Amino acid sequence: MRRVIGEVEEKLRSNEYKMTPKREQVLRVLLENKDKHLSAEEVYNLVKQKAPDVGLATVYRTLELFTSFDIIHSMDFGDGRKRYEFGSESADGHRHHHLICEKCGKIIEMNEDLLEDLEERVTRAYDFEVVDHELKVFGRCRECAAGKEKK
Amino acid sequence: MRRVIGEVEEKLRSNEYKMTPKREQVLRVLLENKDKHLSAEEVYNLVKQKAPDVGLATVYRTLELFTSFDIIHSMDFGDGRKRYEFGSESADGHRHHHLICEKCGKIIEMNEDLLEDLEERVTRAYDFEVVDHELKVFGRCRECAAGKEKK
DNA sequence: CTATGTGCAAATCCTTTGCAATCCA
DNA sequence: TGGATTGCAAAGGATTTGCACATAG
Repeated sequence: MRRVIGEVEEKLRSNEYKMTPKREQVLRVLLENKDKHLSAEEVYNLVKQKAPDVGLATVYRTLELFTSFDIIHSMDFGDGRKRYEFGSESADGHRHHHLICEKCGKIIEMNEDLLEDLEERVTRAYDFEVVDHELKVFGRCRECAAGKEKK
Repeated sequence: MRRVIGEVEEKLRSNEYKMTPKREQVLRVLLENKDKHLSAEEVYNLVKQKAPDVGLATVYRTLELFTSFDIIHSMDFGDGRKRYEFGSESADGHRHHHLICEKCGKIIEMNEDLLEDLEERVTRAYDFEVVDHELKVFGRCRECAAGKEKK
């Protein structure tokens, strides 16, 4: 954790940005919720617990800053707000996609290489230079599928 | 076209909704732009050419209505607005996914069965009841890839 | 005639921006 | 000190909603 923070600080510093206390709090929240997919407002509320004087705008600006440095990335599950997660999306060949339960809203990470050769096939078939891809699978999680008769 | 309109009218009528002139114009625009992925505002502007007195709210309400009857469906390419397309998303086993050019914004339909056995694999691996899935591939289209050196 | 549909403007929701105050190298 | 950072409030953009009027059946 401390190490990651140091690395981020380094990354920012080398581009003339500072690792301020507020920014560090935002980063910590994201680190402590790696699996969560927090919205800006959720991050804001969590950061406020540690730094009550933070402003929502600062959180937005920080998320934008981190995103531009590929420290975090945003995603969209179609609920009208962006959600953020620590880590770069496309680096280190390790993509993860999502299973979205349409009933309870739960989001399950899917770290799969199911799409192994997909990019290559697309490139060939459509003459399209693939940079990244995103897969969302909608349906029902185990719990909701089990209890579905009592809708 | 006429036939499709009749079918939609039927579908609405059987649920106590009317096929009004405004609604028909919205439907026509979607039908005439099957391949386009129009935003609500774009639909609005097109409808206005035929029915200048239409209101943006009516277009939104109509799109919502059609979507709820699975006559059209909406999608999101991450540009902050919903886009609409005639036809149901998951019916008739014929899904199409999208290639999104990050440079010029062009969207290319990809009607592929690249994901053939994906749902089955997900079901088994995650005990998740798959209803639908959506794939977006980001990158550069032929034209933009060709001209990329002159950024 | 009566419920449904519609336009307009106001309201919402999420996010961004302007600006003056604050902070830190 | 001076540019970077921040909080607050206002602005923005997309979408929704309240309400009085128009309209279809």
